[in-house]
Amino acid sequence: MEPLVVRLRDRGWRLTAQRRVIAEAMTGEHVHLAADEVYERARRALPEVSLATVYNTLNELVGMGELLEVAHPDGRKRYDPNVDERHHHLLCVDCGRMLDVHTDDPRLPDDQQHGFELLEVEITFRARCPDCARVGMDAP
Amino acid sequence: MEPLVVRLRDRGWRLTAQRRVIAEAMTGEHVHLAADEVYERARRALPEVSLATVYNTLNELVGMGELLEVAHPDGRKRYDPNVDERHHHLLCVDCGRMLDVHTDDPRLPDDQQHGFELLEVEITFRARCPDCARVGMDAP
DNA sequence: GTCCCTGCAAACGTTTTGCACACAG
DNA sequence: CTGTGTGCAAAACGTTTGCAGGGAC
Repeated sequence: MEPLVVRLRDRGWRLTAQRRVIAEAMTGEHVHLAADEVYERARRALPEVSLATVYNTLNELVGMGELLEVAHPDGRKRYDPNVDERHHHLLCVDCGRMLDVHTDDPRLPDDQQHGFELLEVEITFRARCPDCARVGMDAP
Repeated sequence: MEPLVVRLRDRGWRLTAQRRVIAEAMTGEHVHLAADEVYERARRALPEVSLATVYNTLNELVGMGELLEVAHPDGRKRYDPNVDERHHHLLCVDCGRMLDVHTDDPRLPDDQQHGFELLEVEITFRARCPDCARVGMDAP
């Protein structure tokens, strides 16, 4: 697939330096940054970006379907650039690290549908990552 | 199972009028209230409750394992009193209504575990409820 | 009587917004 | 040149906290 910045230009998106560094911060797999982390990254590439512009741009990208908003237990919204392939999330409940994972969707039994029209399934595997498991080894 | 208020008293919980009306608001299946909705309900039964007490009490109940915190796309934390049986959620993406549903947990393939120790699975079925489907029938 | 709980208001962290200026097209 | 994007600061929002007074036990 084309890189994000290319797709955006092709859509007639006004491409400013700020938007470019924000889009570039949101590239890769297993990327689930909160707004302030995007701000930090963008700022490293272009110190005069403002946090407001980061928020405006992230919301725009979500609206365009180029970014997924994912809920995170720390209360901050996270943004996931992996919109190509359906995937789910593996979350470390200790450090909050989040990875993209792929698995078959579960089926909701007919008698549980309550007349709803199903659209999609969102799964979060709550787990403990190797680093956090290692730390917990002091108390038996 | 014993009613919530009884379990709390048995635990030596100091049972005030405020705590009682808050606990009573958090009773039933398919209950996923946000803090301000709990406040509203509690206030109807006892007008002099404060929002701070609602937050304090909800946090305490979550800490005691008597309430589950669930993420909701509207950004507000929701509280779910159904802690007895493992369940998942059916969410209407239009109106935000949330129901408890029961289904088999999906398995995460071994090659997707990234060395994490799995703890539990959280599923949200995103859907459209009958009421919202009916409203959408004007545009073809 | 003691200690914990309560209400109030202020503080907090995150996200949104109003406005004048700047710059991509 | 024009219209849209930007930065700043202030506001909005949900949630948490410090403190003095009050009520459960």
